[in-house]
Amino acid sequence: MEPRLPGRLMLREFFEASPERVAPRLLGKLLVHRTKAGILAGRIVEAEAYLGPHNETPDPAAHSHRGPTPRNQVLFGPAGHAYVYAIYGRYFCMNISCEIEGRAGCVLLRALEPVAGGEQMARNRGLAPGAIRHGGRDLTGGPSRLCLALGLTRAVHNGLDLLDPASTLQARDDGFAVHEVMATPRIGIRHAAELPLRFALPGHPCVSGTKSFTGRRIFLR
DNA sequence: AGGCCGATCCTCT
DNA sequence: GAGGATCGGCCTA
Repeated sequence: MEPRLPGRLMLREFFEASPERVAPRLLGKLLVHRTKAGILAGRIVEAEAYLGPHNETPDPAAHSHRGPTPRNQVLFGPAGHAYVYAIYGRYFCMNISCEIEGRAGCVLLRALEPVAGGEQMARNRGLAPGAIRHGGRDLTGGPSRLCLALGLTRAVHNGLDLLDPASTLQARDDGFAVHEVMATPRIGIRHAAELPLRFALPGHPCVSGTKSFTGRRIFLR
């Protein structure tokens, strides 16, 4: 029997908007991966917006900044698809495409809180099964850590539709309510480093880089 | 707790 | 041929 997935599948319209608008509203939603080893799911607690070249505000930190290339073509396709890319030769990062087809833009997932499959996530991270400490920070706190924990790779997952009920990787909503979000500069970039396009749940243990957590509080309605 | 550094390879110019 | 949307280990306090 198919085990039931947590929450409800999200709607594509949610992602057919500016990443700046999507990213804060994505906090609290679920990323769910169906694997042979069971369901691996995490709640999104930190995300960054990367703006497409059509945008009024130039975003030279975005992979889509110079237009379509073989690597970034998913970003110019329809909303709600996974953009997974390799970084520093060893790791992957996971994004969700935004905007309508023909316009680029995405949200980088920077941290999850483990919701299902924590023991398997620990195995995927090379940690002892009982080593789920700090609310899961060691498992899924960081853009490449969460890819390792959920077993996400470019070869398998790049381009997957996260809003297809048949997909093994889905964006879902279990009704978890988020009212308050922090906005700060993005992490680890050289260009456009001052734009406040990083969003996180204030004080959440899985959020990376808690040190430089100077930013504005945003209230969602 | 915070800073520095090496690993490692793909992508684009 | 340069430069990453990173991580973990090792160093100093």
